[in-house]
Amino acid sequence: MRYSKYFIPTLREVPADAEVVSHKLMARAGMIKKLASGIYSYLPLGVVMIKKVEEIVRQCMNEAGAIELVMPSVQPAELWQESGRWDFYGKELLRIKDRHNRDFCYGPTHEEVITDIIRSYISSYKALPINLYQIQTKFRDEVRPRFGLMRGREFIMKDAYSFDVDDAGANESYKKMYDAYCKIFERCGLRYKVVEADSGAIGGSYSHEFMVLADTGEDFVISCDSCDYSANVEKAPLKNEYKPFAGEMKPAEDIETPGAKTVAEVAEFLKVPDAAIIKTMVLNVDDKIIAVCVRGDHELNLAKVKNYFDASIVDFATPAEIFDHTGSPMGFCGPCDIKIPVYGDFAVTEMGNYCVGANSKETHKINVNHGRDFQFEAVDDFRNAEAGDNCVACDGKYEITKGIEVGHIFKLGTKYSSSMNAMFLDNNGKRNPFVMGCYGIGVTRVVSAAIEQNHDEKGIKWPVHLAPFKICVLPLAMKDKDVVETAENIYKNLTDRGIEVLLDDRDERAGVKFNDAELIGIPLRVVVGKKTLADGKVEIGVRSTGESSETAVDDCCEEIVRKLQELSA
RNA sequence: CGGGGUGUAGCGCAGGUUGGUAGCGCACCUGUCUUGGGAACAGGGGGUCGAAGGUUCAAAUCCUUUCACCCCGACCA
Repeated sequence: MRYSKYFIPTLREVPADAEVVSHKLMARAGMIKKLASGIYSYLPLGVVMIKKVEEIVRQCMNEAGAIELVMPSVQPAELWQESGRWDFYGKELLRIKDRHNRDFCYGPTHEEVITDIIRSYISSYKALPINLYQIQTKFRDEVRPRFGLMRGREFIMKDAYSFDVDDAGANESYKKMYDAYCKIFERCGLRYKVVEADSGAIGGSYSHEFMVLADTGEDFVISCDSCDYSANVEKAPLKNEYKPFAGEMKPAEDIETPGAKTVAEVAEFLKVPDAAIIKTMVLNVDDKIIAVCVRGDHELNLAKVKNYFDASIVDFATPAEIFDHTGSPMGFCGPCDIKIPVYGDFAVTEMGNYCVGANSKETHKINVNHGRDFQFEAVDDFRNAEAGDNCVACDGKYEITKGIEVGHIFKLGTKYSSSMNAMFLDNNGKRNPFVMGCYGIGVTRVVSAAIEQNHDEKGIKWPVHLAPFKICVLPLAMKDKDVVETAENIYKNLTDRGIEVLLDDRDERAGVKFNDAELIGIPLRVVVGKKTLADGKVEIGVRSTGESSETAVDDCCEEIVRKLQELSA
């Protein structure tokens, strides 16, 4: 490709709204342009990047026996009503109406559509298993889009769906995808980690997330320091290793705490550590109001609560609901003398003589003890794991790191096939629902993640397999015939070998060409300048290491190919 | 949705408090010169000051409303 005939509008300055490196660099490298919050145009270089990732994804998916198709981005409401998700999938689902006032949505995911396709055509166990995938633009009306392509509202995703005759088959399909995903992310040159995850809104029995480790990640990954257990904080279970409180119970008393509402304020006021306080959270669990108590310095985990109650929707109760059910203003709730059931996190069992809200304004109770002053309905694992907590799998301790979720695989079971009546006949002639799995990769997010992991102050450093161009040829003096001719020859030679080369044939100064090449992140650079050319040499530079060396013009193409192979290995 | 902030040339920003000629850097166009790390000089083009309404002789500036975008808390590839 000739730079002068291409379109890479690089920016010298960072757009004011870019926050993270990948977003800044993508904007500066002329890959994307924002149209609206969370909605971006992919400029030519951005498209090439997306295609690079897609190419790797396709190859590995096909190898794993999955078959590509494409489903519509706009879907009728009926299908979603059938699966029951029209009402459950909240505001993220972009609902639209057509001219006949019929309800549609812009697809955030495609379980309904694929299930509809499969049930229409497959009615025998003989056609199973089957795994279909697509690479499609999706839309999720995120509450807060941010970080460029990392969390866009419109984004490109590869989603695959497997259908099996039974659980064992589904497990096998799942394993295949697991392995394919590892291959994909390895080939993308990413440092990643596979973690156990909560299955969230998609539903299903178990799932894994593929996390790219990076400081800008929005997810917290728990991993053990001595075994290889790791999980999302949402999921990471904790052991019940707390012994009941055995100390002497002091008499409880109410104490005025003017102005102190949060745990930190109360702790400061009473001069006790956060861990000597119990915070009581009032929750709405499928329209039932309950209270959950966790230690003051711990964080409540709503996903765990949701799973414990096998609920569809769990949310914090509104101030009005709190007042109606406890008589308490928000911030002063406590477990004593309230009508709703009170649950506790494991960690509270060993606490005694602690402080809780007194269910009235500006008042807390101290020296409270469960068993005497109130009863827990049940005690279970309701909090987020933290660094230093004990591993569930061994004697090690948890560590916590940040990650970007680039892939997520779910074993769905029969959730969708049952609700949508997608059945096949088994070898006994009996009707069974398909056992399903679904598997997503955020293609556009992979591009972001790759940049987060591979950059320096000058710009992007693409891993070779992702690089939009493997080599750039920079003639430094466009008015010098020898320089231009030599560069053209090298360009032609390499292009003829099927290598993606960018020839910077713009009449720009050396500095401009160097800076753009480094910003765009091309792995190898060939510099053709007057001085070195006088000695019959050109300079070959490696972006990732910053090394460079001079080579005779006649040998340079061989040398470049050799270096390229070295980088690809 | 709650809290905070920003909208002025393609990009980055000043100006606003004290109303009175719309400014700077980069980019762009023309020319001279230069050419291994974002050159220099000279000349030039480009603006409904986010939008609507109001106050005023006069509004980028003051008032009201509204929209968009960004950041901090509940979602997900």
